[in-house]
Amino acid sequence: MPYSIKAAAARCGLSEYTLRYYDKAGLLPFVARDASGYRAFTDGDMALLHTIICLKNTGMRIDDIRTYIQYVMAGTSTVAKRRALLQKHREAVAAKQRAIAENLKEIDYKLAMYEDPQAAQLVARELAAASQDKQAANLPDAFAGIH
Amino acid sequence: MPYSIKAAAARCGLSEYTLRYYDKAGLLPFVARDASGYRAFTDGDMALLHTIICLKNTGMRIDDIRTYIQYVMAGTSTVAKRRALLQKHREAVAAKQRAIAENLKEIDYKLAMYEDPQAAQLVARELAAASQDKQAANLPDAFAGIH
DNA sequence: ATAGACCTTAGAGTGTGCTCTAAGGCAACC
DNA sequence: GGTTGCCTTAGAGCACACTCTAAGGTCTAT
Repeated sequence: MPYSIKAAAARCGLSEYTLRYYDKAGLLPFVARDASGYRAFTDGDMALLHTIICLKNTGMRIDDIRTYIQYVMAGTSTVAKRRALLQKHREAVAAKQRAIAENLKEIDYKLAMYEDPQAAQLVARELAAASQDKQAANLPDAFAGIH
Repeated sequence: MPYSIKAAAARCGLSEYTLRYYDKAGLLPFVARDASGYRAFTDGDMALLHTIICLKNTGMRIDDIRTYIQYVMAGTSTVAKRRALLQKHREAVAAKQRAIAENLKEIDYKLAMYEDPQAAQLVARELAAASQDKQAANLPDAFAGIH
């Protein structure tokens, strides 16, 4: 029933190296060893690992994930702490989401310019403006001669 | 009119170190030097820097940003290449956005559990299930004795 | 002309998260 | 009992993006 490290890695999409690294970093204190000293991942372990990966994928640091796991291992008395940690992280992720949405708008604006049938002219105009900027400031013009 | 590295750093939110690092990495070939060899950032330079930061903030690597800047410096003939590069990046950012949205749903699910008035009981049930998992597999139970 | 605040460079150091190597133990099959 | 394939550990190495230090040049004001 339990999974070897190879099987667990295949199931969660991480490398065996990464799983061992996570274990060493204190993220997997719940993973048991069999009689030979091999790691044995149960389905419950895979569920917790899934949560770890979710936190990692949203940019939480290994150190903070370890803190969360330590709360989990300490039982129900840490529910308030887990809630606070997750609430803080949730807000950070939401902020990141908003920032990405804003940046995506800008990328789309640039893309629209490059997709315009008159793209070359629009770009040439940008170039000319940048070139004038340099000359107005009596600076060497890195854009001179580009067309 | 042009900005010193200190002023440019203050305006774009990067450190002076980072700006010098970007210059060394080939991201700022358009920034001119004044008579004393000091970098002089024009408004046009700040606009390009803004684009660089936008790409960086959405996870583009320095190497790929340099490629984009090289296209810009090569003039209008590279419009198709710029479009292709930005289109590919746009799709990567959109994918990341979708992934974050999915992960956020999971965090919210966990949070809802911790915010439930019966949170302690729900958590205790998870704990019991994980514990049983271990015992069913004849493994040492890291959850034993936790309440 | 000297102090102080600014700028320059090359190159070393840091932090994070892996990623891999070396040396060796365990288990199953021929 | 040897080969194969899995597992273990400690620790080295790597990639990336900074971040800082050291040594020194420039500008402005007193």
